[in-house]
Amino acid sequence: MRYWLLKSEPEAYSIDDLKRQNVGMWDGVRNYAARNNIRMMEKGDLAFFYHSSAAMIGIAGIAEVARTAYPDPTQFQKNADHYDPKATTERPIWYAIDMRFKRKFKTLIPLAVLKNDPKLNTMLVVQKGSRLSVQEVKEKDFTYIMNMYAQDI
DNA sequence: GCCAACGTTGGC
DNA sequence: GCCAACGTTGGC
Repeated sequence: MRYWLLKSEPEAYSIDDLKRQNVGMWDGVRNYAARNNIRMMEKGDLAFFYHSSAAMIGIAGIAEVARTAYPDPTQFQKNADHYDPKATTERPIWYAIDMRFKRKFKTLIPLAVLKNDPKLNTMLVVQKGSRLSVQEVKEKDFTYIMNMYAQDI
């Protein structure tokens, strides 16, 4: 079992949206490194749901992989933002997964808090310039964050 | 295969 | 809104 961090701009898709849907499609990933991570994700893996480019930036809650990677339908949709003319149904390029809502923190764990914790200084998300939208989280970091910052929230 | 130019991400 | 960092594109 692996742990992940999934970035989303809450204006586009927030943890409240996932909570409402219970199971939501995680689509629109158009970066090869992120895609490769998506294809490694297994059912039951847990992920931090991270809100980026918002008033409150940080980990908003937890989601669980409900369905492993399948071709992202938005790559074939001509009028969609994420349309990719190079992709065909025979040779898809991009993949989506389904995530199930697990938990929303009462207050998100701010990025600044993660950055200020020396124990977390190897996490990808705290590195300057780190843009990867689907990233693996070490089990020790996931557990530590849950114990340290997510007990009473 | 190199690398400059360009577009995008995302924190601040 | 700014801009640093990064990924991608395309000329050579």
